Amino acid sequence: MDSSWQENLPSSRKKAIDELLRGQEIAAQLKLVINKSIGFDESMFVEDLVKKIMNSFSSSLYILNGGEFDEVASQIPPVGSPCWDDRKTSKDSVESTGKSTAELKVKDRRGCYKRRKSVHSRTYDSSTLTHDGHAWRKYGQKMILNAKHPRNYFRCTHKFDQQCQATKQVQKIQEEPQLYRTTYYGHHTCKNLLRASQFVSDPSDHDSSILISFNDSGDHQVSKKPDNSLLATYPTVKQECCNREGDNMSMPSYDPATYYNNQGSSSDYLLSPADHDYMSRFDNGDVISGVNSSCTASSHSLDMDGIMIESVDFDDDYFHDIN
DNA sequence: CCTATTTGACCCCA
DNA sequence: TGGGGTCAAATAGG
Repeated sequence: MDSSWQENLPSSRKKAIDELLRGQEIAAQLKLVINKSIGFDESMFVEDLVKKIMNSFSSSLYILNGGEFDEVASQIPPVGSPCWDDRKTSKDSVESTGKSTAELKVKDRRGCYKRRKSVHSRTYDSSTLTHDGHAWRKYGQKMILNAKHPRNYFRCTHKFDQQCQATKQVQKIQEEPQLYRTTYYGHHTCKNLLRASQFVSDPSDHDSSILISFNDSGDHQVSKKPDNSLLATYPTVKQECCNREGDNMSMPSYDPATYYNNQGSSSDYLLSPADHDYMSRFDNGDVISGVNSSCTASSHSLDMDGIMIESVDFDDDYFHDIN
């Protein structure tokens, strides 16, 4: 399904994407070169420019890719389906009967979930991980055949308390420039709206180009090798404003779920881009802005899905095979 | 203590 | 039959 996303693209669009990717890569290289050859002051300026360029590429790619969301269906077991609601019950019953062996519990899981089959899914790629405005909780990670990087599985934090069935998968699909593919399944049914005021990125965050940018300029990735970092699986949103630093060893882990715990904030997010036709809103032009632009989501916040992008990276090389 | 993450095992389906 | 999606025990972290 999502592996064929490019094949399904009109050739002209595919070419455009290729060109953009190329431009993006070249810009990243240029940045490296410039950084080495100029002083600090100029460096800041140049970096800003490069960042803008990268953001332009990223935004364009996002739009192109986003407009091509897979309509491949997928499905999560219906809420309330016997499997899923009964899981705990069955487990409890097992324990109550005194047969709480792991084996028995495991056996009890048989047939307890349906593989998603044909429900709506939306896939898009971006050069950085994006925070889509929802609280996600990671529930799995897996090495995929013929893929260099593991795939990470997330479900909505409100899966249980609000029966929200939204899930997403994130996988790094390319390096240099880094590219992540995020696939959303299902829709959020949880009440998880974010107030516009909270939809502003930390201005001090030097390189977290935020918002509609899909690229954090890749500066960190390019200049540092994250491979050995002891990173969490995912950079965390919660730390985004203070933790994101050159020393990526303390790379935040992207875990919107943490956001959730951050009090009150769980519901402080906008809906996921996957939920609405947010692309059309780009036409307004006021959403996309330069580097570090604050989100002007005020005018969109309620109906626009969280399009806050942050410069979070996650290093999956840290992951080890789990199969 | 509670919640999130990790990760090996389980299970569905192509 | 095996790849991929999910579960859930163990572990980590606040």
